[in-house]
Amino acid sequence: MASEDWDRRLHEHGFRITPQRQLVLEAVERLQHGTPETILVEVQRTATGVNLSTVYRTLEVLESVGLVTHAHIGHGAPTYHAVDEELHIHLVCDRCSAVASVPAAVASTFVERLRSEQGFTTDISHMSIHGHCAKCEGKSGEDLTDDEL
Amino acid sequence: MASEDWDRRLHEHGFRITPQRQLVLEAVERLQHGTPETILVEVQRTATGVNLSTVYRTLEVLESVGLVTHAHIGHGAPTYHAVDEELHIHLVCDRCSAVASVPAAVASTFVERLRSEQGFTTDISHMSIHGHCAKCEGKSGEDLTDDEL
DNA sequence: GTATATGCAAAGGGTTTGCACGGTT
DNA sequence: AACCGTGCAAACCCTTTGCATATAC
Repeated sequence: MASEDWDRRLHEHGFRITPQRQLVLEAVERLQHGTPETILVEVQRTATGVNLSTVYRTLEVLESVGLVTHAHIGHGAPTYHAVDEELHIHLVCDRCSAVASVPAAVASTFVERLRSEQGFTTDISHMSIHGHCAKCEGKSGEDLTDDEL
Repeated sequence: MASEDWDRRLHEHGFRITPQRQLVLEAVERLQHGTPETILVEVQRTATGVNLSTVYRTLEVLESVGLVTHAHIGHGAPTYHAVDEELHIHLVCDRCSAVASVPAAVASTFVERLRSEQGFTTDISHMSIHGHCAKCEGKSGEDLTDDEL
């Protein structure tokens, strides 16, 4: 999505153009992986008055018009991405909490299989795979140092 | 896991055998897909005094000894499964909220690829794939009737 | 008898909502 | 001018925690 498109995109869907919507979108693009809370902080570097509930409502709007997506990579808040980032999936290590972003291509045959065998259309940007990263494989479950999902 | 194993399993890990732990495990086995809340209700059919916080603590214990697992199939509470159920993954429709359980085998080549290419060991029982089911494919995003993830 | 587990109630994180005001169209 | 969007505060859902009591060992 070209950066000049964002306002047109909102407009076409009957939404108004506001500073908050622009700031939230820019914050998501800058952060690459942002939770509502971190997005708020980023937005507030420019406009201190913006409210958390506005961030939530704005993200919902931006997602509905296809400017951002989100994925759940942990127990807590979802992570938002701008749609013009490279499409990727998240590999989440439940031992050390490391999150690896890998190109969506590694899932393409799987996604195709779900379509042909199950009639299911996968939302790739939403995909988070849990397990253990190479570093943690072999460690016992006792050495958990972090929040599990 | 044979049903006579559950208490041995707890015991081996230094946990005590309590009615609550037995009831919660049995509830999970009966429900097949249960949230903490629905598990509580199921448990309370037998023992009304059991508390929600006990269910949470018990699920944590049962999961740590490998008797149950959980997956996140929606925005809200996680879903728990007994480990002796057939291993499956969840396909979650973000339009109509339908959840399909499909054999883990459909993901086996994908999982193998993550292992060989990324050194990542997937927790298959935890895998939830979001997208659109066959019925909803083609519908616009406007006909949402339910809670999105 | 002693350490662990439970029940209860309060607190906590994340998210949503009602309402009045302010800004975009 | 009309309506949509925002800020604020309260409410909400889900989960965790502190503490006193009860129970498994």
